[in-house]
Amino acid sequence: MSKLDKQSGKKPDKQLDRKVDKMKQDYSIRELAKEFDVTTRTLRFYEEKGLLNPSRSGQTRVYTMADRTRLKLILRGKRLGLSLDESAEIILMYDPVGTNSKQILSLIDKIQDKRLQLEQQQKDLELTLLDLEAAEQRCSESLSRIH
Amino acid sequence: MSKLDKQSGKKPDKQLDRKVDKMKQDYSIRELAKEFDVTTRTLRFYEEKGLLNPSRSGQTRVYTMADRTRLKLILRGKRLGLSLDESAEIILMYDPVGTNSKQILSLIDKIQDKRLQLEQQQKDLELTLLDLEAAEQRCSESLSRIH
DNA sequence: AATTACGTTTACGTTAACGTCAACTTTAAA
DNA sequence: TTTAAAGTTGACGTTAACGTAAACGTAATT
Repeated sequence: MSKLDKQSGKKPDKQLDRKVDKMKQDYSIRELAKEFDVTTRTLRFYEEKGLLNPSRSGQTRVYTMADRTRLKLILRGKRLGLSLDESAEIILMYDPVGTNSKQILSLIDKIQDKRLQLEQQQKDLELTLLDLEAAEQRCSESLSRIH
Repeated sequence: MSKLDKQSGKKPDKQLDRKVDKMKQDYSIRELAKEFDVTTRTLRFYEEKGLLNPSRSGQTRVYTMADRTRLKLILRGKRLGLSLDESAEIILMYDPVGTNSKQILSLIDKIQDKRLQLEQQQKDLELTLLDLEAAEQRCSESLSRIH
């Protein structure tokens, strides 16, 4: 029996289970933490910062698919070296917050800025990879000379 | 008159100026800071951490071309989201520190690790760029609908 | 002689992103 | 019913990467 069942009740409800298992809907804080290899403290912290906002069942947090997705984006951002605020900004870019054309235009500007920054990162990445390849090459040559 | 001239003396020394301007050799802390848009505090901090080690003229720091290069690499690392320690590690990978094959093999391992990490970053970068492009697209469509 | 410009060291302050208790509640199991 | 497991909210601690300020030296300019 899955943890989800544990949460929603003891005996699985056949009525609801019929076609609704198309995708896991809700997650406990532990589940999510485990899946993404972060601590629960981290998840609470992200919530405190407004990056996640799970609903509550009593006072217990219940994470939805949307939260999971945002968490994924945050962690992706981290791997890129972005700060939480930067990731938050980017996530906001993904869904249309502004409704009037002035806001949309400003959003487009911000998107362009980020793109430029990320493209610079791409260049830096490639340079670094090239350097590493060269270093590896030299190592190999050293080895063959030793042998 | 360049700052270099200021440093070496008031009147440019014809003797030394003859062919020695093939490349700027030394930099004051201000020059380097200005060129890379960091503060002098930052340069001293990097030195404290062992990332740079300028020679001294009296107690005044004199940065060489080697320092400049390392600084460049450090800042490149920063743009990738690397910590100073990580950048330091990478820089160490660039020149052969170990002489025996065991050390070299371990270095190769570390290089591979970094490469894997950076390649993961590349993937994340591309995904993020794709997301941003899509977001930009949606913005444009919103605009055209408004118009 | 006094100011200005650049350099130095020492040391405390700051922000981000959590870690690490502590003290407590609620639910599930033995 | 006691215990164990997972949840909660504070609140203080920690590390990295500098910022900022104090107190001082030196050298050139006014």
